[in-house]
Amino acid sequence: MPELPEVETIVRSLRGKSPGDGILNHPIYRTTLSWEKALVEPQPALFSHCLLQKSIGSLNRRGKFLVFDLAPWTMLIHLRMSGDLRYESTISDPLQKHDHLVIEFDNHTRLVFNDPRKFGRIWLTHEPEHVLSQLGPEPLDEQLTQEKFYAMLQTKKQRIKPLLLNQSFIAGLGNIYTTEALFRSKIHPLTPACQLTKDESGILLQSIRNVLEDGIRHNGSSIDWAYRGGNFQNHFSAYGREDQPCPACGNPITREIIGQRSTYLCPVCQPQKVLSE
DNA sequence: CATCAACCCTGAGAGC
DNA sequence: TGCTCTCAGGGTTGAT
Repeated sequence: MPELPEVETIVRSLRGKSPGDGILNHPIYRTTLSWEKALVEPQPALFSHCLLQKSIGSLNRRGKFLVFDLAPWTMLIHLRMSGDLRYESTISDPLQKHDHLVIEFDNHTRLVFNDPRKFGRIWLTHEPEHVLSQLGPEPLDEQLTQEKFYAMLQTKKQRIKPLLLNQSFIAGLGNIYTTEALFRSKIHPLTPACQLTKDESGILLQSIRNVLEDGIRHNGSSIDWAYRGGNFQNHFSAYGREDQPCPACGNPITREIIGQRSTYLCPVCQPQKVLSE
């Protein structure tokens, strides 16, 4: 389930190690879309035509979106749960199950979008901001200061964990990294956001950044069959560790459903605050 | 505004 | 072995 570190890892890998090595700056020779529901816009019939002879000038990440500059177009891809992208140096190998989009370049390489659960989505638009402007700030952006983050939390009565998963509040966090950041912060996932103190909110922002940077350093997490690049899954403290000992205190990690999502926590390290008078 | 349930999907794993 | 059932989860939508 690609979150910010996994998407960042994919972006860096697709760009290539050196110029000419990756997907950048090769004219598109042919595009094949075999699962049309993945395409949000434009109409499928227009998609291939729009991309013909265009080149990917740059590839960046915004939240969990991949942003391909294909002037005058921008292609956005969101991998959702099980999407993956791979760049192949041949166009003759047989395609794999669940390959839904193939972009072939004129140097006989190809970019392939694979997505078993078919939740991933693709946009090709002149106005990427219509989609991207819905996103909250980038957690790793230094412009997001501790003061700003504290002020953002102060305006929300929501429980902190579902709030952090809301991409319009902050962009790029999913269930894994939210769970890990709250564990490192020793904050209970049900804490109302506006009840976090300034100190706690500072610790939380720093924990979010640390866990994302750790994830990127390990090339992301390989969970289930989606995205098999990294090994950060071997470094989880709480996520997926129900009944296993908390790495900090040794008490068992528990699991509960919060906002329809599995949440793992250490009830000793992350106690629920009791309101006192 | 906050919360929740359903939905979109497939494959893995459990149970039989 | 092979069948059926349940579950996971990001984001959207609609209901409460």
